[in-house]
Parts: sequence; C-alpha cells; structure tokens
Amino acid sequence: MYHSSMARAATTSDAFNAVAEPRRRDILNYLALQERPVGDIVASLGLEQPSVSKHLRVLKDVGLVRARREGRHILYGINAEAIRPLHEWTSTFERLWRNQLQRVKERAEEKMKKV
Amino acid sequence: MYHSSMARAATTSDAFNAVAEPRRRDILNYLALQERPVGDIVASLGLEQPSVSKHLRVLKDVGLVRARREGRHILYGINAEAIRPLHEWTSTFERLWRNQLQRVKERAEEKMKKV
DNA sequence: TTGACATATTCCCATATCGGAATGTATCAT
DNA sequence: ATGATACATTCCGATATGGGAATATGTCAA
Repeated sequence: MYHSSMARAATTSDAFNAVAEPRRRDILNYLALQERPVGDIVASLGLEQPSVSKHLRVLKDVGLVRARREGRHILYGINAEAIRPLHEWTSTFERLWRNQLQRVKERAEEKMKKV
Repeated sequence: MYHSSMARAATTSDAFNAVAEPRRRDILNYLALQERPVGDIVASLGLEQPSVSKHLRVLKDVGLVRARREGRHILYGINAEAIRPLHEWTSTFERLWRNQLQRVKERAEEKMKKV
C-alpha cells in the first residue's frame, strides 16, 4: 500500500471483519442448516438480491462459504473450518468469565451465610 | 435514524464490530493477563496514546472492558462476560467443522485401505 | 437464436472508520 | 497557583463500507 493512512481494515481481510456485519451472520446462520441457492437466501432473509450476492462475495473471499454451480443455480454452503479461529480466540477468555461468574457466585453465598 | 442508507454498522454497536479491529483484539489479549493503565498498553503495543484511548473508548462502550481510576492512572480490565456472545455464536458451528473434519478423516482412511 | 431465469458486477451516495496532530481535562506534587 | 503527568477528546483527511438502481453475465428451454 502506498497510503499513509487507512480508514479501516478491509471487510474482506479476515473472518473477524466479515462476521461483524449482522446480515452476513444471518446468512451464515441460514446456511448452517443446509446448502442453498442465492434465491433462497434472498427470499428467506428478505434482502435485495444484489445485496445478498455482495455479502456472499465477501464471505467467499474470506473462506467462510463455498460455492458450486448446479445448473442455473449457485449453491452456497458453509465452510465451518473458517469459523474456528474466531471460536478459538474467544475461547482464550473462557477462563476469565468462568472466574468472574465464580466470584459472583461466591459473593452471593457469603451474603446468604450472613443472613 | 432519518437516513435511507447506512454505510456500515457502527463499530460501537456491538462486540462483533468492536473485535473486528485487530488492534482492539491486541488490547483485549493484553488486558486478559492483567488490569493495566493506558500507558502500559501504549508502551507494550507500540501505538499512539490517542489511538489507544480511542480504541478503549469503543471497547468500553460495548462493555468489553471496564475502567476505574487509581490516582492519576486509569486502570482498564476485561469484562469477559461480553465476549461470551461471540463464543456462543461461533459454537453453533462447532458441530459442522467437526463433521467436516470427520469426513476428511474418513476419506483419508478409505484411501489407505485401497493401497 | 431468443427469451426467461438466476446471479454477479458496477456505479453512485451518504456515512463510518482510523490515524495523526493538536488540544482539553483531571490528578498529584511542590 | 504552577507545573508535570496521564488520559481523553476534537478536528482533519483518506478511505472503506453497504444499500439502491441499473446493468452485465451465464445457463437453460423452446
């Protein structure tokens, strides 16, 4: 890149950015059930067709979905492997929220004793 | 909102958007170890102070971090609870990548038998 | 070939974004 | 009060974004 400043990491750069968009999460949720043609997504989510195509393009570029042609239709399906990095990153904080919940629980039990 | 089109969901809208920015993930990773003042983050991650303050602002607005004043310092710590929704959303796909891996494994074993 | 259908791409616009620079604000020590 | 320290905020510019509308591409059927 030749530019001294960048506005924001491109949405196409990685899975984290791709799933930041709610509609794209909706699409992934929908595709999680089953492989589907674009038209089904359009109908089910009530979005414009070009909008869906553009979101699918982003998801495909970061590897979150795979596409294959089937006659006149193009079937999109999830590539779940690409979601793992997100899962694993969030997992590194699991210990923390368990501790925090544990502390809340302990404090509650302390109060019960005092009563 | 009065506008017919929006460019993109605001970064401050939810945790998904907040963690889409790599530097904010860096900050969260750093704070996961221990509560820290802003200056430590600046020094450790090699970012400009205003930049760090702005990222912290975003993280605080979506509840990913908590701040408390300690003399001249402001200590920032993680609020791990706010990461759970991300973890849980990614978990809904766990079954899928396990299946996909299983299929890969099975295919590999098939090939071994044929040799 | 000519449509009809399914999907992708392009163009335009309003707006959100980040970084840098400058400035504001709060707290403590003297 | 003054200055030093630690952060936060504001303003700016370059750029990325998503939606809408229009258009292009690709596939099948007659």
